[in-house]
Amino acid sequence: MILLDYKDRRPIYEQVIEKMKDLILCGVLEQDAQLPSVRTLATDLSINPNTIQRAYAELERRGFIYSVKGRGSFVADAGSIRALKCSEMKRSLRSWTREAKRAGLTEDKVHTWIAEEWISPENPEGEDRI
Amino acid sequence: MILLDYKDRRPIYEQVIEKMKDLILCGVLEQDAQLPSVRTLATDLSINPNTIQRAYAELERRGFIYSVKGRGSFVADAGSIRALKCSEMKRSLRSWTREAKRAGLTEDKVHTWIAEEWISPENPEGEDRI
Amino acid sequence: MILLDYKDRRPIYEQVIEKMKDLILCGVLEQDAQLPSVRTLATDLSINPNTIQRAYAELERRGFIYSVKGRGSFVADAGSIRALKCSEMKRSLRSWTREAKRAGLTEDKVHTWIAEEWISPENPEGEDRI
Amino acid sequence: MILLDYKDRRPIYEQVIEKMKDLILCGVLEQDAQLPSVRTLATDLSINPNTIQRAYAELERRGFIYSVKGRGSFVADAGSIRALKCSEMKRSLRSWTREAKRAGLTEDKVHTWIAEEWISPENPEGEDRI
DNA sequence: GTGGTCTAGACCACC
DNA sequence: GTGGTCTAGACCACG
Repeated sequence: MILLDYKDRRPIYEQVIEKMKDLILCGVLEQDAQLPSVRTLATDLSINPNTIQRAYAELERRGFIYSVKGRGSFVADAGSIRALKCSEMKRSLRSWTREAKRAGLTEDKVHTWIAEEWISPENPEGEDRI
Repeated sequence: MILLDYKDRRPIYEQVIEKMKDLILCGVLEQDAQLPSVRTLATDLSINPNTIQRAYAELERRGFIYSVKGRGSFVADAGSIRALKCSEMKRSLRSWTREAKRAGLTEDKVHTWIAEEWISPENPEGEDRI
Repeated sequence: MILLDYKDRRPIYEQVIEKMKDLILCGVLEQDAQLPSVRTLATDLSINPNTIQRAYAELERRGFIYSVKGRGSFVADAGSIRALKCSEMKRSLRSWTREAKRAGLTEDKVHTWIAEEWISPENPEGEDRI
Repeated sequence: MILLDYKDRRPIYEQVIEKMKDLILCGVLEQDAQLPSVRTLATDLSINPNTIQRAYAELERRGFIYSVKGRGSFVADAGSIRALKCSEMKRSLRSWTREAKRAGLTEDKVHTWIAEEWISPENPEGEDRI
């Protein structure tokens, strides 16, 4: 269900958060669907339950899932999830734009880039290609 | 020359890297200009020389500066620096675009966002997450 | 009669307690009226009878209902119930006030807030933290 | 500096959060003052460093402190802290008011209670007095 | 030295 | 069985 990348420098719990968010956003996990239990997922990924626990807690804090003691963790309301993700994306785009302006990029250039990337995923996983 | 923000969550050496990159990109430090020595800058900012050392090493690794043993560190070729920065920005935009597509955003929507952000810096400070 | 919210973070038995208290306080269940049996309510809500049992036990401990072995559970004396609820509310307000004073709020400010909230239920759903 | 109550049913990390918030709000810890290090406070309270770590992380998330790897944790901007606390208090008062209305309390009654409590801290630590 | 992440294993409340 | 809290002890990144 999830594949961890131990070469990734980000903490494991963040990777779990991201993967779960993806599964929810792309519809693999539907609204109110039950997530794998903390212990199950932990043994599946052969990592410590505490790490999963932390990821789930963060996902709940951000509004993507809800957890109930004794019952399990479940996918939150689909509508609000899309809104959440959308606002997250907008926020990160804003910070990118700020930096782009400082770097002297023109708006036209950026629009062109967007258009290019949108049709062609040129460099699949993107290591530096300078 | 450089002002550190101790409330910034990012490590000091990263802040130094960014500020130096900015100074180079906006032309304050011209091609082949000498950077302040590790010791000088360290005492100026009253931080540990190791931290500056690390920042300079990273800037060199990324191609923004070059160091000559016994003489100091200098700003790299202006043209290649702009190319560098440009490629960095493009790469981060690419990863953003990939995520945007997965999240179901439309290309039109993104162009609109870019246009909006380009004219109005609505929200003074956001997170740098791209 | 009762509707559970499985997205609510509070344990089920607490929700049952609260709903029952509400039904009693607003008069739907009158003094000495018989409550649904543990088993009946459990099957109605399709939850574990133990959970209902616990809720009823707690309600009895707090004085809202009384149970007679072999006969069932009944609503306690109306007058004392209102007094109970009133005292509960006063107690939680007292702890809030203590905290407000420590936080440096003025009495005037608080009166204003109360007046505002009393007329306008601005924000549909908040957290219950008092 | 802090005293834990092991009879309290709330988790330890929440108690630490509350106590720290109090120390900050009442001015014992001033803006940008350094908090005791995670390890120090842990040994002081003879609890596990992870528990303190969690408390500090939460305090940072809520905007009361900021932490920097390798340097320590520090009290955040005083102004924004007061605003934070104020909005927290208002939110909890709102939920109380909602419940009070459901319970049939009158606004006058509540104002009277507030006035009473404000001058006289009748029941110091408030166990049930029915 | 600092904060932050992770593991292993325990206990609790809830269902 | 579930989620949630806590401990003990380890390792890493940073200064």
